[in-house]
Amino acid sequence: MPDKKTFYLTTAIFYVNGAPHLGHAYEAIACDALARFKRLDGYDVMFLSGTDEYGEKNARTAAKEGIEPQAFVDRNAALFEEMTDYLDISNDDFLRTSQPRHHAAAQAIWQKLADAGEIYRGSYEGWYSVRDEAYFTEDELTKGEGGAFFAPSGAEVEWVEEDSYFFRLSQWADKLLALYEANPDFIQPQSRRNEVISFVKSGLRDLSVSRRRLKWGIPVPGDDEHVMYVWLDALTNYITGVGYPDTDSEKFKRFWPADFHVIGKDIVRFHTVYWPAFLMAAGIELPKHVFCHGFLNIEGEKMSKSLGNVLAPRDMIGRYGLDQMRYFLLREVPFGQDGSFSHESIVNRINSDLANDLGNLAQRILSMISKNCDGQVPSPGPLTDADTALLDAALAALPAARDLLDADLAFHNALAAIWSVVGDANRYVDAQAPWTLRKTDPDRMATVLYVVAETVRRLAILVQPFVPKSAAALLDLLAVDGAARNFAAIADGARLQPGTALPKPQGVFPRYVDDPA
RNA sequence: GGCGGGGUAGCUCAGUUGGUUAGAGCAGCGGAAUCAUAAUCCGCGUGUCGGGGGUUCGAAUCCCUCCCCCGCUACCA
Repeated sequence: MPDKKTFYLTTAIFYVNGAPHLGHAYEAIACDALARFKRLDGYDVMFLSGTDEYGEKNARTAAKEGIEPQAFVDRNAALFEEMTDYLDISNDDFLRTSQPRHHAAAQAIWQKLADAGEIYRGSYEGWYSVRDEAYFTEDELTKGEGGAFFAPSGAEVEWVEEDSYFFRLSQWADKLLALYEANPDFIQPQSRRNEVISFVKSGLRDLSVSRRRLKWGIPVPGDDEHVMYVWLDALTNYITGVGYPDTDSEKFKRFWPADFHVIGKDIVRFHTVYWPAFLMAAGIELPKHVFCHGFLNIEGEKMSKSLGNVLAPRDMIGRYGLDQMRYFLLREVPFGQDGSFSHESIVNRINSDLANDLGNLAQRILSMISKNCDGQVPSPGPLTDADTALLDAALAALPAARDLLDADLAFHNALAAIWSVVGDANRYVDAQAPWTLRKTDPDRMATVLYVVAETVRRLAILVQPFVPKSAAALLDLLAVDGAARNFAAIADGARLQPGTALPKPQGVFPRYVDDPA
């Protein structure tokens, strides 16, 4: 059995301090589309998602609610796991950092770092606010009467020293810069890469990697007084997911190093500085790419609790439909840039791209076949240049989309490439006017209908990663066998079989009509 | 302040070795067609390419300068 190419990608693990919102859904959906694309393209894919559950913030919020941290994260983690369900995310695993397997992995990497001399004991000093339970840097503080300093919250801060373990991050600056230099695509998009390089060039200080005041975390091996800094623990999830510390496991050997970590722009540093430094120090291979996506504005405003415009993914699915939402997010927003969500823009995409262009293309052609070809795939006669041109365009859309995704996860451009064929097909139908041929040249009509149906088949296969449910419905309408829906089935040679009985056509992409209310 | 990115049609943007009348999608206007989800197709833009100066036969594209916007500038995650 030939060994398949492998592909390992991860979402960031979601910090479960609250309920999932559109931003979480966005990341999960983008990764899901990529995972599906790679599977259809013949890769053995490992797709990991999960939750980040430790850290001071969760401990504090739990305390505020008067419940145990574990109960708090159990409740919220469930909301995220549910989200992968109703978003139909095809992750292969859902990892929670409070799981035993992850404790084992995090403690193992700590031990590895300690054994290598990369961790030492020292003390952390800084301005600490007891009320905020947080440290602040000098420039965050304001000076008050009598030389006292105050945190942004208004609480007075004091200079404290605390025992802490440190990671020798400062030793790794040159190695990191060499890494970015040798692998220009390690950090994508380029703008983030520039920021990181500039940050590392400005010099790195050793990193405090334990917390003594905090109980909610993974205990430091050999010192129960401390828990691990949440990011050292959290980042490790990416190798826990493939079986670390068992580096000889089938899974680890097969999937590590990861092909992509997909993350939000707010956690770039952790993934592009700390994480590779930890891995190098522990003697573990580095992931190939870290892709940083942007944030979404809502109706032109930042999404925030105080503005009350936080959108719940589940509500949005109910309103617009899952595939519609997936399509919008991937098509409208260049991946890597900030984008904006608005009711008007999603309705526009739903109606013009999905309903009018692709949905109506399928409907008009299937309807004609149903009425004029006994509901069977028609038999094509000799092909004209126009026929061949359309079929070839549908064929070429696959490598075009693949290249755009491989280069920099350009979902929006990949979809544009596919939709340009949808436009070609609609123009072809108008130019060929099969409704006229019906009276003048039925054989030619059959050929035209066949060519379009075959084009729709290819498009439907291509569009599966982005709008899985709708694509499946389209392929059902074309009576395409479940086993013949991967990208190999687009290759020349695979065709709709003339004479195949087709089900009664049904609309796949309904128009969105605003309630007159 | 320092470093980086950006300011192109109503909206979102494409346009890097400088060169034919600066492009696409959406929105808008007009027309055609009628197979189809009132969907589709065709046609229509005198845009100071942020302002000013310069280099050049020629600049959105190079240089200088000014204005504006955004990101990063470490231990909350």
